[in-house]
Amino acid sequence: MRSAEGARSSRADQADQRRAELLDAARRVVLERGLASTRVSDIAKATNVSGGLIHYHFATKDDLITAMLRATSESEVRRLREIIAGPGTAIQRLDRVLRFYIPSSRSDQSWILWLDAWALGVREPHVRDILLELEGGWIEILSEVISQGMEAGEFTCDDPQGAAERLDGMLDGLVVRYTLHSGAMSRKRLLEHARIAAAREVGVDRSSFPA
Amino acid sequence: MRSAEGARSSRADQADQRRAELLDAARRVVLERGLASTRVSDIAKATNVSGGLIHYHFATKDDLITAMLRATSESEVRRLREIIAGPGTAIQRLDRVLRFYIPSSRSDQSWILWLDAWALGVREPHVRDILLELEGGWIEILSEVISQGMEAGEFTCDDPQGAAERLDGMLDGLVVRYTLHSGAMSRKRLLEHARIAAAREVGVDRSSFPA
DNA sequence: ACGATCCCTGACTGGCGACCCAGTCAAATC
DNA sequence: GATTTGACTGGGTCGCCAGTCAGGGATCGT
Repeated sequence: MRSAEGARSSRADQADQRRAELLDAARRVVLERGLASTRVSDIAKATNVSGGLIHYHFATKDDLITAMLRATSESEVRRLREIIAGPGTAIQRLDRVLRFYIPSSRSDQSWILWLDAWALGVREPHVRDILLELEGGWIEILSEVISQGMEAGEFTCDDPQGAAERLDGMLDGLVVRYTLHSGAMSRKRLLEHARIAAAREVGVDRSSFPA
Repeated sequence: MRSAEGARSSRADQADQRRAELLDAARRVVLERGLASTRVSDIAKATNVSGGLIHYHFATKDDLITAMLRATSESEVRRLREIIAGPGTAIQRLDRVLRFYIPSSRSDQSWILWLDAWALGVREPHVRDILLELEGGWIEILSEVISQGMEAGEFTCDDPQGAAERLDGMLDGLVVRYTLHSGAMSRKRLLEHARIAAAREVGVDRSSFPA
């Protein structure tokens, strides 16, 4: 209660903050080294903390990894919702979603995390659930934007849900290709593919997208 | 030369056969247990062979895994080429390719292998090269079928290569979803998506596909 | 026949990494 | 100011697994 600096962190806050810090470090380390060769001690080192502390806050390594994936997925969906809540015509919002999907540059390696997570999710139901929610989120958002465009008279589409599933799938697959073999597909071409397919799905011309 | 049973295996043949056997067992074990929790001794057990033998034929575990992925990829591309060399109209051949892409049933888990391989390929250039060839093969075949259809007057498409890339990407992404969350997408729906998108890409009606 | 070569065995090892635990110190509570 | 609680340290343990190695039996060339 009567701590020196008013609302400054109580012990519970301190623990929460430390946990968040560990999740953050875990994400960075996994992105850099890959899930397979990430050790608990690497994450400890990246946080300047003893190895034992990790197991004080998280019972097992799996717990830590799972929590990190969940946090990352949730933050991604949150940012996505902000995007479609933003201003502009439906096609502008759709284009923003597409661009958020696609790595912003060669150095944006955040997709690597999901490649690792897919492989892990095959065996780990908890991870699979997180992935299901993440993908479900993307599809839902795409479907929402399409429906909004239809109401506004901008789009024509007889199956927004199906269109969203196809678009989401195509983006997943193309991003894998882009992430793995950046030489085989430029970001520009990737975005062009996305716009062509999206334009077809919602019944507008490809040139309707902003430059 | 003068062996007891005519063309019965010489030592070199025996070694080749054993290597192939090990590659086969490796694929089965990795599919079943996942790359991360596959040990060399598991593969030995699955072949009824001592642990040491693996390292007689393959210097390291990585060598074995890489060779297995390469063999699997090559056999996949080979079967694919047979498919498009087969009889029928272009749309029939295209449909056969789509159906070959999609797991034939819930129990067909062969895609799991490529999920593991994608994650591995991020770190291992050799694996990445194999994946590049495999995906390149798929795109090439799709592009070929489309071009054949155009020559035959069945299809209209102003960018067969681009169309093939989009289709390949969509199938990759949708199959991931199907493999990971089979409850969220039935095989039927997956095939329907593939046909809808393919029909659009080649300028025919969706109903042109065989029942 | 006989050494050379090859395929194969299975016990062994060396390192590594997740997890444990005894103890420290500071903040919170009384 | 005494006691309890909670965050944290760092050394230790224990199991696991890729890769090694000495040897053995079969098959080859000569």
